[in-house]
Amino acid sequence: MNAPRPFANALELLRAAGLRPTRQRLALARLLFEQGDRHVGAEELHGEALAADVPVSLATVYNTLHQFVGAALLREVVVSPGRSYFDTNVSDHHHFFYEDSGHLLDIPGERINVTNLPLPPDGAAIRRVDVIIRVERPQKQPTTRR
Amino acid sequence: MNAPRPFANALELLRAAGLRPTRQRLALARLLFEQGDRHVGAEELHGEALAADVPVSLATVYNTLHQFVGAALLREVVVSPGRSYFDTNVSDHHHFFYEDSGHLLDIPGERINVTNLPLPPDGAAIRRVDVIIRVERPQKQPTTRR
DNA sequence: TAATATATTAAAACTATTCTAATCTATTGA
DNA sequence: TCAATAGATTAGAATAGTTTTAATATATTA
Repeated sequence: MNAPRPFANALELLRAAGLRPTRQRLALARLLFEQGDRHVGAEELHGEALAADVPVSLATVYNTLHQFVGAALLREVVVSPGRSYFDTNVSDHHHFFYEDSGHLLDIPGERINVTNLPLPPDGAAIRRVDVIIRVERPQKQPTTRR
Repeated sequence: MNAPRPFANALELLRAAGLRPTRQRLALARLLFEQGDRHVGAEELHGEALAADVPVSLATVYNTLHQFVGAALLREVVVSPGRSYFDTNVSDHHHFFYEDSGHLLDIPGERINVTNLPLPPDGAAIRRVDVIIRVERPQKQPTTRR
């Protein structure tokens, strides 16, 4: 009764998502899902794959990440124009974003209440509610400035 | 007693922000602030300026937008990697984002409650809380599919 | 008005991402 | 088991949005 993640291994996970278990997808799935919750960028993941001797192109990394998002295995978190993270935690939660370091930190869904949401006009359906709390670490004052 | 915006004109606004009132900045300020709340992209604003016969480069548009953000005259809203809007409404509020059309819609701050915010670790200071509700307009079903 | 500080510019550079068309691989069914 | 085929991967080019650079122009100051 102690299954920390729904899939014992990458193979099953891909099967369940209806994705062919190719060498590349298997390797990427392992990198993503076999070490707890992660926030990774595409380039970063590509680097990890190469470092692990998995020959994979950046294009495939992007393809795979988007397929995983489509299969709800990942969530994409956009923090700035030209920077997005893929979050392996797909449960209800939100984020602190450290503007100086570019780091993301999870906030469990229960730790925030977003209530009284208005309904979107035009009969649109809510796909997701993103709360990003942008924070700034206090600057280490250079002893004297000026 | 009816001042819908804090500054009667672009000149005062720039002065108050400590920015030299150049031809370009004046023109951009007018485009931005003299027609109610707006969500504009940089390219879009650039296009408007050229259409209004204000010769200004895209680089200056970016510079100016960022200066305005720095002066709290604008807020930047990031919706996807490679897309950000500049919002002339700097009061407390949030957004619906229509994923299909790429449109933003304001939600007044009073219409949402975000409560019980945890404090950021590391003594970091909260700069801003962004709530983006991603919505999708119901697809017009093609009469029969398949 | 001259000197100086600040802005603007075109163009190149950069970053993140997507596309393209050729090649390769997993799956299927004989 | 193997050939056929649908789907995946690839290098490289292309694109989009944004930033940088170094030269020129403009606003401010004295």
